[in-house]
Amino acid sequence: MARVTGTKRSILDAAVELASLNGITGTTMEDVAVRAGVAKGSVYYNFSSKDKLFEQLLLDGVGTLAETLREARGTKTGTPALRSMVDAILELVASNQPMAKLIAAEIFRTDRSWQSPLQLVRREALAEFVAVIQHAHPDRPDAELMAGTVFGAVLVGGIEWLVFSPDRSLQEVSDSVMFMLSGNLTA
Amino acid sequence: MARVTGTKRSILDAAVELASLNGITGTTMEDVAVRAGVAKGSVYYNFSSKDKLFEQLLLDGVGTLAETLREARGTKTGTPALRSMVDAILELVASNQPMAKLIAAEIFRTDRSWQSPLQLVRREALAEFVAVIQHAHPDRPDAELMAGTVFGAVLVGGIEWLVFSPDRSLQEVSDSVMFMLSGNLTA
DNA sequence: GTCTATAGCATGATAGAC
DNA sequence: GTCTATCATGCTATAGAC
Repeated sequence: MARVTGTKRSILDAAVELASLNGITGTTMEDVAVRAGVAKGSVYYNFSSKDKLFEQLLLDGVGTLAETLREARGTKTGTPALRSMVDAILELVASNQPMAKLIAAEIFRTDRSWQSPLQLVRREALAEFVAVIQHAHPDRPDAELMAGTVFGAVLVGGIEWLVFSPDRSLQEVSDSVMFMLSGNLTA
Repeated sequence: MARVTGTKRSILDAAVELASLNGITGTTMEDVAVRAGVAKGSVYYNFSSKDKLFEQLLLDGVGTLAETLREARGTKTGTPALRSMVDAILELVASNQPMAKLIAAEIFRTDRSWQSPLQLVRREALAEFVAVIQHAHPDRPDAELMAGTVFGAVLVGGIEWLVFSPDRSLQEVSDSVMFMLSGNLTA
């Protein structure tokens, strides 16, 4: 995943920010061009179509997520692995809030042209959670479902944090999530 | 919330289904009209604008959610309350999957014209979770954040269920979620 | 209350100069 | 590789007949 720079980078950055606010369909190529400080023609020179632009954007975002989770887990297992992964997601959400919102909004859209590649990478990210859960419960058939649930909790929690109570620290939020995942909710 | 019927109902139904697939901006008033079996003019007769149409749609959806959670909790507390609310959300997601997807996609959009009323109802729904959590932990300042996290877990889990493993029963999914919320994940 | 027809505008995409 | 100018399309919304 060679790091993108220059004009391509400005365009991608402008695109996430706008799309996290107005949605992909609500973001025009003209908007993107203006925000990136280039002409519309240049956007089309760098990305052959609007679909291609956002496909690359989402694939990069979810790819980074998968990679980050893999690193965060490392060789850990159990609660330490979980905590490390929760922290990693929260850091990612905090450092790229627009991307987090975009992913949250697009991950369940099933009819987009870029859905198949996106779901592939999504599965890759979830696999890290599945590994941790299955290490503790080798016989449960619902590890994948629970992985999705945990991921949803952290993602929504993270966005919730930044949108509605950005004054809290990452540590506080991480503690809250782990507190919940530790069965203390109604104890 | 007087039950809407007739043409208005057909239009609303068509609108959720289309918007859950293509997003709100990706859904045209013409599409809605065709799917509802009426003319575009009739759509505008019943809803003054596209914004108003989707505002009502989302408010109804989240309103139903809040009401359902209130009923599900009743006078229960602790784990029984939680389980009852989890089941209620899953039932709602299952019975109205398009609405669930739409809510998941729109709930974090911060610049929509209908955002303020929507966030109000959202808070109302979360308040039910907050009540349960605060009953067990009166002194925790992060009850609201955890409520958001739990809600995110159930919502994402529910959609995940219907999109990727619709063969499972509601009971199975509910068990998975409660299993996770009970701290068994890495035990 | 529902229809058809159309105004008026914004958008995705391309062509061609520099 | 980036620009300006433009085309063709499709969109929201309205007017007016029935």
